[in-house]
Amino acid sequence: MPPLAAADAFRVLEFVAGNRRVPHSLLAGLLAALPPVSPHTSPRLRKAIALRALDAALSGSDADGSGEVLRKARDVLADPGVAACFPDHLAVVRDDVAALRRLVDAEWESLPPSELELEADRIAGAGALDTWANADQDTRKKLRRLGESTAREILGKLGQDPSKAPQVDEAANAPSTSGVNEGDRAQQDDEAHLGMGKGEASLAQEDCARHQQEPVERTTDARIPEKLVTSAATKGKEQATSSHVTGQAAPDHNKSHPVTGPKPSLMERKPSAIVYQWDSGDSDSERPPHQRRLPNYERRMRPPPAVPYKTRKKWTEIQERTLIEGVDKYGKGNWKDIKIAYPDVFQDRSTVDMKDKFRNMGRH
DNA sequence: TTAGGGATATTG
DNA sequence: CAATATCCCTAA
Repeated sequence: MPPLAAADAFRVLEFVAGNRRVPHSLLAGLLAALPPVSPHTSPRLRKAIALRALDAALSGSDADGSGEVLRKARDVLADPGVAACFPDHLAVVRDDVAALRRLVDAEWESLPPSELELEADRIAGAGALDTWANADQDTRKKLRRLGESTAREILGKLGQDPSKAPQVDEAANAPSTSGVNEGDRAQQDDEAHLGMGKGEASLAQEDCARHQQEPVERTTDARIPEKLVTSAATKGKEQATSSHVTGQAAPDHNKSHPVTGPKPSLMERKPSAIVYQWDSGDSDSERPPHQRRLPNYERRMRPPPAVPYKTRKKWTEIQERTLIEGVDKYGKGNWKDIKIAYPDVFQDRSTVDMKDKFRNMGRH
C-alpha cells in the first residue's frame, strides 16, 4: 500500500484520537505509522490529545487519599499547550478530583466532529442530497462508482447474489445510496455474527464497567499520553512524529502466520479484531436514502467512563508469593483450586493468568 | 479447565 | 531491537 497522503493521515488521526474508546497504544501506533501530522490545524485533535493525557492522569485510584491523582492532573494542566485547549473552567477545579473528572467527561462529549465524519456526512449522510445536487457529471460518476463497487465487494464476500444489489438507477437518483445500503447490511451482519459468536462489542462494554468500579493502581501509565501532549501538542512543529517510520505496522503480524495459501483478504475479519461501534441498533437502511443519518457526534460516546480500555495489571509480590505457595500446597496445574483457596489475592486474576504467570516465573 | 502457542505491551 | 511480562486464543 502506498503511504498515506498527509491530508488523509490527518483525517485518520483526527478521527481516531477523538474517540475515547480507542486505547492510547493504538493511537501511538498510528502516530508512528502515519506521515507526520501537525495538530495545530485542528482544535479537535489538540483537545483530544490533551484529554487523553488528562484521562491517563485521572485513571489512578484516589481512594488512598494521597492526592497523587490530583497532582498528576495538575501537572498535565500546567502545560500551557494543554491549558490553552480549555477555557479557564477546567483549570479552576483546584482540588476536587470528582469534579475534574466530570468536566473532562463533558469536554470529551463536546468535542467537535472530525473532518472525516463531516466528509462522510456529505457523501452518505444527511448532507448527501446537497452533495449530489452540487456535483458535476464527473463527480457524480465517481460517487456512483463508489457505491457500486463497495456493494459488489461486500456482497461477494457474503456469498450473496450480486444481482440483488441495489439498482444503478436508484443510485442515480440519490448519490452513493447503494454503497450505504449494502454497507449497512454488511455491518448488521457483522454485528449478528459477533452477537452469536463471542459478543466482543459487549465484552468491551463490560470492560468499561469493570474499570469504573475497580480502578487499578497505575503509576506509570500517565506517561504515554503525556508524552504525546508535550511533544505533539504543545511544543509545536512535528517532532512528535518526525522520527517515525512509515508503513511499518504490518510486517510483524504476518511472520507468525506461515504462508498457508493466499494472503488473507482485506475483507476478512481478523479474529482478534475489536469493534468500536457507533450507537447500536440503527436500522437506517429501511429509511428513504435522504433521511439516513450518520450517528451524530454528541451521542457518540456511550457510557464515558474514565479510561475505558483494558490495562495491563502487573503482578504484585504478594500475588507471586501466594501463587508459589498455592502451587506447593495444591500442585502445579490446579489453578482453579488455588484461586479458590486465596480468593482475595487472586480476585482479579483468572486461572489462565495464574498459569501464565507461573510459567514465566519458572523461566528463570 | 488446562496447556501451550502466540499476540501485544513494556522494559532494558 | 531483543528480552520479558501480560494477556488472549484454542485444542483437547
